[in-house]
Amino acid sequence: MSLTIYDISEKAGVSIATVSRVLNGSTKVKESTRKKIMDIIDEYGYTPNSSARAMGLKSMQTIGILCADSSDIFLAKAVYFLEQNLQAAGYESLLCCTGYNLDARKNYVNLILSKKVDGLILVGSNFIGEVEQENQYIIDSSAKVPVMVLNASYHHDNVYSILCDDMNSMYRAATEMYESGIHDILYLYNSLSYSGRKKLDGFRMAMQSQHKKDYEEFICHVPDNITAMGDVAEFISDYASKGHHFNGVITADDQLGIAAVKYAQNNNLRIPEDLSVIGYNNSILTDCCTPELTSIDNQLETQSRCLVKTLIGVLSGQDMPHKTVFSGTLVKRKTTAF
Amino acid sequence: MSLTIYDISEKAGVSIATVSRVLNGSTKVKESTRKKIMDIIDEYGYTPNSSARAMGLKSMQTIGILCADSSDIFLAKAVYFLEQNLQAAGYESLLCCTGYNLDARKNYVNLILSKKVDGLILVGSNFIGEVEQENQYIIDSSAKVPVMVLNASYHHDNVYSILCDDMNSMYRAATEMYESGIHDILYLYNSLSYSGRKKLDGFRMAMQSQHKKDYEEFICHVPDNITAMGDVAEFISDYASKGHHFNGVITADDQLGIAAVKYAQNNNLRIPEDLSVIGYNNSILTDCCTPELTSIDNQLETQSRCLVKTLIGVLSGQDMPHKTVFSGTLVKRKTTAF
DNA sequence: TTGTAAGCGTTATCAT
DNA sequence: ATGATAACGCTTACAA
Repeated sequence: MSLTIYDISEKAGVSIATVSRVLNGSTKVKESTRKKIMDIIDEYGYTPNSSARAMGLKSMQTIGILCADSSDIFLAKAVYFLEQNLQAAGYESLLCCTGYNLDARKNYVNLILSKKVDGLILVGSNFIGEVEQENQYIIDSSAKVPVMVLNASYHHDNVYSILCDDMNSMYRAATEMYESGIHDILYLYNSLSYSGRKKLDGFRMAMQSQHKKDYEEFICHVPDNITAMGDVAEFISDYASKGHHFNGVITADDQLGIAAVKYAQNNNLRIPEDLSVIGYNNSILTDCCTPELTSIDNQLETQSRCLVKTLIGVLSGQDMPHKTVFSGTLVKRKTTAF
Repeated sequence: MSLTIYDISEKAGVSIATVSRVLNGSTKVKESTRKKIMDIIDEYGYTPNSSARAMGLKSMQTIGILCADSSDIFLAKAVYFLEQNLQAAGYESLLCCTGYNLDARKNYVNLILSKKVDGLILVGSNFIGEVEQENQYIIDSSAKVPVMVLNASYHHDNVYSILCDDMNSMYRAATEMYESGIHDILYLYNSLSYSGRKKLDGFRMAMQSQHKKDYEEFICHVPDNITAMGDVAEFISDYASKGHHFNGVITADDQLGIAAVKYAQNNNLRIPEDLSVIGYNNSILTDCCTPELTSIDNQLETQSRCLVKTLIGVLSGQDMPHKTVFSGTLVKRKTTAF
């Protein structure tokens, strides 16, 4: 059995209260006794029992991280950055992959809240439903602990949102492509999560302000059951062969972007001469295809750092901004010429 | 403040002991009182405080997952599968990204052990050092909780290893490529972790049993500072221009494999006519390049499921195998013709 | 500056 | 079948 605070207090010839004080950095402890106790702690390798500690402090120093699928290339990155920052701030991370089913999430959230986490981080905009009722679980959670939303926005007391301005980022990218002379831009997406909707809005706005008339015909939804990039490429070929002509493609994520590159290769289109492509997320995938994919970077690392900083602030009782928005940037590679 | 077992017992007009019994599924409780208590629990939405619970049970029903970098495409997948299986078994996952520095890990391990996790999972073979002394922290940990090692093997009491036979998988892949008539095979690697060493051994063995004389000249280490795939491709070009000739490449991971594909494209080599390529891990990256990358699948999902099953067995006091080895399989795509 | 003792919310061992 | 009550290991007023 591992040592307790009683063992240490006994060896040091003091009471457990004094040991507790040095453990918690209380100033009201004589330097000599502090040193004596620390030496004993080091010598015997004592570490406090965190469950017991949690009961007293009413905190496990643990944050619950919820994400749909931590193996998703985008979410994995976010989880990593969050964990690193939380670690640095003295918090542990309880990871919970909920899947994409909104119903299942309520159970997961309850489960994780019962673990007495000090806060909840929802990673990815798929946690925010369009219908208000779908978001009730967020409201419920926020009654117990601060809820942080990464890459989406939800307005409520004790809920804090950190995100990238996807609409604006997409608007600028689409505008830049259009103004470079590419006027027939296909927009490909497969999810209408919070950020998915924002990106689409940004594309629409860009086309509208360019007075492009028939842009709605250039917005194409890739069915959920088509996931492999090769299959998406074929899907695009089909789409093109049905009379849709385009000389640019902008996609809601990098995987779709790579599919577009594959489409071009399959159909002997030169990139970027015949077809320009812009992806989204600026993930490692952008480097895998040839030519390398131009992509919009949504500043995930910056977002994550800010999120943790905000959370720590909230937990320590400070007033923190309820919504923090960063700007995305277009990272130009070889699939665009402008 | 949330409800306690006292609140429930009061509302139900029973003692807390009885409430605790229905909570823990004791059979010794009258059906009518069980129902009454359950109804009240549901009505008021009570969930037991897990810290308090942990003190009694001496278990947080939590497993610590340690990995170097959960955003690594391979490790992320493993973490995801592990979390899913642990969840299904009623355990939570405390994630901890340690980085690749062996020294820093000891601290992380102590930290996570103090959280009273019921077990430790080390994800990735980079946790096993070549020097015995580097692995002392594993021995220390195993004195407190069972330690599971994914994708590497370490023999010690209370340590359980689940892995893929990387040596044999590599041996068979290299043999198959050689026997298809490709005799000058470049082996590319950048890490000599436990599994990295095994893969290299497998390659060597294959070449030896084919009586290939100068195979050591075809083993090439990619320096750590060259990470971007385009840069690795250039590195390979340099290497080739220094008089090394090869018509096949086998790499220790998919990223290097993609770099090899890029090398071929940069040098107008046809794949697979002029150059065959095999990667390792069978990750999503295999699908990103054109042509799609043939790769060795190390059965990560199977490994993860087995690991959790073994861990749960150990925790429930069963005798479980200390080492479980799966076989990898070659997934043929477009970068090979055999 | 230090010690005493009352919580914190459970589980588990006794009795009844 | 149920109820008292002692752990569990820590924090934190309150006393000294």
